[in-house]
Amino acid sequence: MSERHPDSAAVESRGVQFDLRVCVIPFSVADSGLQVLVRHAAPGGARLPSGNLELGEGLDDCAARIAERALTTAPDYLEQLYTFSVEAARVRVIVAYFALLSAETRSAIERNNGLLFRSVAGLPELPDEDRRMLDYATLRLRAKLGYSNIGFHLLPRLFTLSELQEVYESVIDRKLDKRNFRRRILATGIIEPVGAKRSTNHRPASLYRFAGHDPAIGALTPAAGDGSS
Amino acid sequence: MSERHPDSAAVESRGVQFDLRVCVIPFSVADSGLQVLVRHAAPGGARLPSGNLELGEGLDDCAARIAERALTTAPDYLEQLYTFSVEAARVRVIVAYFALLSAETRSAIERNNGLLFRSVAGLPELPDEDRRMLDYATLRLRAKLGYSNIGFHLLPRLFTLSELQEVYESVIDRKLDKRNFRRRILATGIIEPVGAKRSTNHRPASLYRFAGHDPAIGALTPAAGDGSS
DNA sequence: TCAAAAGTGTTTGACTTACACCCATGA
DNA sequence: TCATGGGTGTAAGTCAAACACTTTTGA
Repeated sequence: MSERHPDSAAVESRGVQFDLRVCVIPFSVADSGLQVLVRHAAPGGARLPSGNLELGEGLDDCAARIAERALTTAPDYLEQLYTFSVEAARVRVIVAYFALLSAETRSAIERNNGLLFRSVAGLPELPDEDRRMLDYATLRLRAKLGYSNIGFHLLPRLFTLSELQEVYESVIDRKLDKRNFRRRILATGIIEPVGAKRSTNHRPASLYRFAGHDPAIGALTPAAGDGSS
Repeated sequence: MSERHPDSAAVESRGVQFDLRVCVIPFSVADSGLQVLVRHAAPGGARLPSGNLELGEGLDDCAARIAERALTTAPDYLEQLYTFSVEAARVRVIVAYFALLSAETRSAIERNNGLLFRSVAGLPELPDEDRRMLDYATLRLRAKLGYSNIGFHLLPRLFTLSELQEVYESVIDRKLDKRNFRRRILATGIIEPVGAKRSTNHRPASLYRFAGHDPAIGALTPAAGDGSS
């Protein structure tokens, strides 16, 4: 796992050499399930988008910049995941973030350029460290869906209850009971009907939107709004 | 918040200068509640223990080394918390860990040397960034007690149900119903009676021990046992 | 009128909470 | 015998899971 990255930064600290990188794992949901965007690097295979910290930039800013560069647009949600280290001749420290993309953002990305989302399940060869980060991110995303509302960032601004349910089912990879799901979601008051209906060739579904931001999200990330990462 | 740390590492990456440090937040519980160990640095006030990554060492190893140096002994539990960055002239990146100390470890530390634990509530002046890390660690520790078993690492190897309950109450800072607490804990099967009783000047309490390690802990930390951080 | 997805209630078991008294021991 | 903390059960309420049919629309 350690030919050097083309653009990784050589860093020296009191004679200790290491690389510090920030890596972003961009998730999106499509019909077939949970997907990830990977960069196709020069020769052998795909890599997750990553880059180096620049002057005067915090980690969050850096992750946002990397995400935007890789996706051509800003992600809908970005959160620090974990900091990994890889012990090699030169120690690599990688601060990983995961990004969520709404259906709209996702299709904008696909239109802008040929970037490809791959299903998390059947992903091709990935370097060991990228694979480890991806596996962990997937695990955490699934868990997080249970106790927070980040799931909404994977949908368009207006969505039907069935679409919401499909997202949940994709991420946790399990079928849910429709009635129980609707009851539970509505009981939390986290979404609100927007009046309109989506017209289809069957019975039209009510559209909803995400009602305000979830306080629980902030609580799981340090010191909201203090200019730091 | 940024006169330079005496021992922080100057690091240069493609002309970008930053410091990378690892910081450990050591928690323990005493009669008065949740406590933290801080180092009394030279002039103005206390700091959390921290240090630099050394050659050939992963982040977890580094945190373990820093913890052991600061505590004079290994902590009972150590987990990565978050990676902070502070935007100053020289960007500081700080990978924070929290450490849990059992009552035994704690008193060994107090005997070995004069290190002082301070109550989390009435803590004196602390640099802004240390304060932020401490606040976040406390928040996460409280939350984590709800869905994992790390609470056991704050107790001696053998403990009574009342002692366990006191730890929970200290950490979450709220009284619990004795009968419900006991029922719930015993129902999980996570502790087992060890037969013996603790003799006191009142009715002796049964002693318990933590029964095997909690699978839920591993699930919240990446890739268990693969030699990486 | 058919196909396709939207929408809707009830029952059951499990879990959570609130609550008060007797027990065993050493001093 | 007293003071101190250890130990116990029950009833009420809340929450989660299982389960199947009717409705609305466009084609």
